Amino acid sequence: MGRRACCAKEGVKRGAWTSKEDDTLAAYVKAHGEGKWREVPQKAGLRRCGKSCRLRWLNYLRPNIKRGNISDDEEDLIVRLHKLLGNRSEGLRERSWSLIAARLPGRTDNEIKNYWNSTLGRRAGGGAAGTPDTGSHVTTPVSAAAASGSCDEEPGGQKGAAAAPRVDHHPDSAGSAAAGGTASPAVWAPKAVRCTGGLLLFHRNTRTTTTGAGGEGPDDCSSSAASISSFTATGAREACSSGDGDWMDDVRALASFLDSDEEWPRWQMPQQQLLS
DNA sequence: AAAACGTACAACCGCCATCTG
DNA sequence: TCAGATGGCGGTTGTACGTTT
Repeated sequence: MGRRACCAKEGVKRGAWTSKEDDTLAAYVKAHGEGKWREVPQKAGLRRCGKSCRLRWLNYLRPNIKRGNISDDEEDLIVRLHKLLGNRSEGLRERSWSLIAARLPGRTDNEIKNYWNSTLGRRAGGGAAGTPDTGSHVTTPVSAAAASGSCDEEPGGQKGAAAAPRVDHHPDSAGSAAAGGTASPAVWAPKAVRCTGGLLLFHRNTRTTTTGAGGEGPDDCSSSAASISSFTATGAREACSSGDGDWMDDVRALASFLDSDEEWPRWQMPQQQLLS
């Protein structure tokens, strides 16, 4: 049917945001709230694509955004969740970054994605994280690398390990990817439905959302965790009855974890033990 | 000191699900 | 019920900056 372009390319500024633009956008959102992003540029007087405004707000201007210095705990959580969620099946479009971000207050999916791609993925992938067809750019790492148990390895000759990161970026994170390290076979990554609706459900091939007290950010997603339990084995099994069944164990483990922060200590155990 | 190289991050792009009239 | 609008996501790219040679 053809889609209208998000924004007219003409007259729309691109590239880095200036502090003035940031101020303008922040002031507008604070005054009018989030949403109606397409209207934001005109009403706020910004020569930006609405989509760009939304991204800028969500990733950088939103209150309580935590910048830099991803802690060891956060990194560990990223590694573990990615191990569980990141192993994607071909053809499935996942939402794993946002789901992981939802468990890291103040962190955005973009930040986590970048962190993984640039740091953890490379480390996990032994320096071969980038796909061959992308040249020097680091692209989405082969997720199986994370599951290979090599996340805690410091690849020899890895330049990134020697290069000092920027001051404001996780200088303490090098060498601290403490993955469980147990070999994990390819795991079906549950389809993580966007969390802004207030409830997460998992579905194998389709997305199902629920209504809820509309969350306004990742933190709100945690409040939906209690509803995770409604991601029932029943529903999921029905939805995935054609599956081989093993994936459900992983999904249950994830749901259990997301269900309660008190569950976190369990994840300190080797994943193999957890999933057994 | 400077060029080459590598890393990290911000931002953009295109696709898809959901919402709305 | 359907088409268009909107929001949201993962993947990718551009580039500033730090390190190495």
